[in-house]
Amino acid sequence: MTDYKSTLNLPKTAFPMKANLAQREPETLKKWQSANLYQQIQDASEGRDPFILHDGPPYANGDIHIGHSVNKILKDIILKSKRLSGYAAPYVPGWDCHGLPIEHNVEKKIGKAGSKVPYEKFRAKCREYAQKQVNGQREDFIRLGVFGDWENPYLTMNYEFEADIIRSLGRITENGHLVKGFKPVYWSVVGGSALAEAEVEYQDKTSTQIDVRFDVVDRDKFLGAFSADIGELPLSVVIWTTTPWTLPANQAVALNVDLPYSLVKFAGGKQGEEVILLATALIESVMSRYGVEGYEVLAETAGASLEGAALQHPFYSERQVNITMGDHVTTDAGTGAVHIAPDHGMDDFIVGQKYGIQTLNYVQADGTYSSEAPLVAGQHVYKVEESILALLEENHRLLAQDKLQHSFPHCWRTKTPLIFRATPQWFISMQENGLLDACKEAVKDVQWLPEWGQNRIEGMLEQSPDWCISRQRTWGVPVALFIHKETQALHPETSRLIEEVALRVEDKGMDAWFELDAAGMLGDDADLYEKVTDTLDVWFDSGVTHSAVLERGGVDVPADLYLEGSDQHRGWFQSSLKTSIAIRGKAPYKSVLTHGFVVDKDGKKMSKSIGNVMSPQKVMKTLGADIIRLWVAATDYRGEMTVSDEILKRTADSYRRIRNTARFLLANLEGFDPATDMLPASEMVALDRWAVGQSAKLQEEIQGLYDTYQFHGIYQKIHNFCALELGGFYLDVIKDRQYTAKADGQARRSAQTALFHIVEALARWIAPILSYTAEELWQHIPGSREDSVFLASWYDELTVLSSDTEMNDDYWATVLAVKTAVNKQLEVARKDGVVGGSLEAEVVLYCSTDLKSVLDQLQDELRFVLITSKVSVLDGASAPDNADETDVEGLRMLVAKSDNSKCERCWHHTEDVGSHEDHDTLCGRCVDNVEGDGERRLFA
RNA sequence: AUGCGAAUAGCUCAAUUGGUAGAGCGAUAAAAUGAUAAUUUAUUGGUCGGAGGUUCGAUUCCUCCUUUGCGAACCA
Repeated sequence: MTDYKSTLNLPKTAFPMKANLAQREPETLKKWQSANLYQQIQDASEGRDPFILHDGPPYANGDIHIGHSVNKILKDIILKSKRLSGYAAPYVPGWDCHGLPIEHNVEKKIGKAGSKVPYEKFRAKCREYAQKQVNGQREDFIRLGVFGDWENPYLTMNYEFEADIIRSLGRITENGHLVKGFKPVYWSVVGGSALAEAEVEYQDKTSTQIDVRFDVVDRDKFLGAFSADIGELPLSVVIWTTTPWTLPANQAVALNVDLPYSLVKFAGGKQGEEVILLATALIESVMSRYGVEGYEVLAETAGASLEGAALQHPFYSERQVNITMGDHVTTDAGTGAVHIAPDHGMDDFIVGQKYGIQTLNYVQADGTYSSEAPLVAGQHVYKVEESILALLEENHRLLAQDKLQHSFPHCWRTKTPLIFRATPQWFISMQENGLLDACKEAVKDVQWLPEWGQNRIEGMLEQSPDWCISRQRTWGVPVALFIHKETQALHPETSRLIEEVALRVEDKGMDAWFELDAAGMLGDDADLYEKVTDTLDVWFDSGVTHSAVLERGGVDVPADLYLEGSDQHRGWFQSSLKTSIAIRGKAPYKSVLTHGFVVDKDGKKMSKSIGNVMSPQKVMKTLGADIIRLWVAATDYRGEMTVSDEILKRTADSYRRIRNTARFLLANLEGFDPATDMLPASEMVALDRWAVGQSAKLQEEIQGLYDTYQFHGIYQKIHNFCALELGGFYLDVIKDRQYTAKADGQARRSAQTALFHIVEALARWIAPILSYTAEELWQHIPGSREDSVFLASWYDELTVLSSDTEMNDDYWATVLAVKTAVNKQLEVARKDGVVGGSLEAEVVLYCSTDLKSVLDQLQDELRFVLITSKVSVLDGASAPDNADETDVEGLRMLVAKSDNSKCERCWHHTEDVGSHEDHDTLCGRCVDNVEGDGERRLFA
């Protein structure tokens, strides 16, 4: 008895089914690193068209989270696909290294700069800390399989970079966009310093809320807006405030332009009847708050009609203030009239800017009023309340008074309530030299993906105030300017001085500025000028990477692509745009792509306190980086990106499908040498040509989807291809031929040729996404090839099946529909216990004339396509009554169990089993394959 | 006063100019045991976030609402 099983060509490969990515990926990574693969790729792509994706720098603090992973992986996918398409696509990663969070962490360790630690040492420690953070994050990015020049990233704290930041400031100054101005900032009166947003925390505070009358000065004009006659009754606009100490700085009263306002007559205080202005919507609540029961609404008008009316300041008799319009005025609380002190509120400041009202600067750094402030000079804002109330009482201006508990900003260090205080700051002006208009114009020529990105950034630009770029911090690039001690004007030779400073910073880092001896640089002028000691907003640092990285690296601006999370419309996209326009008058990018944020299974944002974060490090250690990469690719990143254990599990399932498909392709290429065994298309079995044609079509689609950054479509298509066209049809059909045909016969070589083409293509399709797996696969594909899949280009040996071909795509689509119908009937027969495996079955197909002519083309090979032992194609007219209907038009059929014996070797049930005397358990086909020339196939 | 988005089967995604929704995965059942912690087959999943409106007809257009993300604001 011969061991026929040994005569089969069963699948065999060293490519393991079990991915074991957590262990295998680091090994692959080591190979990449020791081969210096990224450098090899760059060397190989010299002279090709460049594609520049400019990296937005993550902040150098903390471990990377899943959002970082998404961003870097998307960038990596794009760049790897561009390289497959023949572009030179370098990737220079960067980090944002200055700023407050780093300062705070260092402060926690070694104490405050200037008091416990000298500034210079503090900055050195910050530098050290940032570098450590960079190193940690870098390791994880590399582990994710992201290719780039990790040895030479750009760091905003590199000396050269710091110098370029200063140069950028110089160019912006030169172009007339830098102005000095005031801005209200959070101010800690105890700490005596400005605070950044991050240093603010909200606590409950009990404030005194008061209602204050502002008498109307020009009564006739005011009343004209109402056409009301109130005789000689007192007339005032009433404001409500919780910060009485800001009243000395009051310079206006704001109404809402759209709200209706009414004149209300009632008997209020000791002075008897009076008339006040209130927002109509608030009359009831205000009157009840005042405890007034009888009142009369006299007339109504729109807020807009009162603009410009003059009012009397409640206790400065010499000061009149005007009614202004403020968007921030609402009917949520108060009276509908808001007192405006541009010194002490952002909204107030904006109103002030709009109406040309300057700040007064009454409150000093320590919280006391300056000598300029009448009546309250020398008092402290924390203790002035009683004096203010007394002044109001005295002038009969206090209408109501109460306590109010509310959430209020406090200094996170001293836990004391903060005030807003206008202080001198440096701004990049949106108006001074037409920056805003130029930005808005430039936005139109940028391609925003998705399109709504344009709306978004335009909306933000529309509301963007002058950009305050100065900070009173330690770990930041200095605003390296000299200003005149008296006039505060910039030194006339600022441009030259900036370049000199930049040269020194390039050499010694930013400390060069702080150590700089002005005399050495300014000569005789030294006494007249002082160094600015402010530092730059870190958004300025990262904003000028187009200069410090691209220009510096000899790369043309604009870059082809910026790609960041949607929050960067506010951040980096905007800071980069503004600085680039201010420097060179054009946008820094040709297109801007955004991705959403990662949320949990309920669509909620991830946060440590809720405990719903997904750690990329943990996923890499369990499922592997390729699973994260596949999840990123599979998710439509234009919206929120949902991740959960279930989703990752499903992703890992899909991964296995793709991997196993690849494995099966390889396993059937055992013994195939493309150099000698490949068949030309003309000699290939029709079905094999179809399989290659399908791949060719799919490849075109995939390339299109890579070009338009629609990776989730690629994932769907590749997965469906593996599961449907290949697993569910082609591979299932050719299994018989692969296993039972003669190893080097035409029938098998034809299929192997197809499999070889497909796996060559597949490895490239998945390479940008499943980088580790693609590389692993690459090493197992027969034939000579580049050392790495990442040194290859798209596979161009796939031949599309021409529609002129007799057995074209439409033809096989019909056959496939028939196969599906047959499968259904086989399943019925299986349920009925008629057959088990499909090879036990014989089917009779009763066809319409058209269908019959289609199926007849396959001749005897139709049974291989249907994976049954026998198929009879008969005229539909001859169908017996019991023939089953199918979903296919013109097809009825019958399934029967075969009466023939089963061939021991190929498992088909045929009449000729046992007809050969030496092989009494084999069919004729197998005999030919075992000891003859091997069968020849035409169609399947 | 808030600006820009998102919401389709348990999961990931589709749905061409408005014609009562499609894939794959999963789940369930079965087959085979020559892709075997794999494969094949069949079956099962949806008031297309909710309510109105326009229309002969709406997942698709309009309005409002709900939930949710990013940004802004957090308060006079």
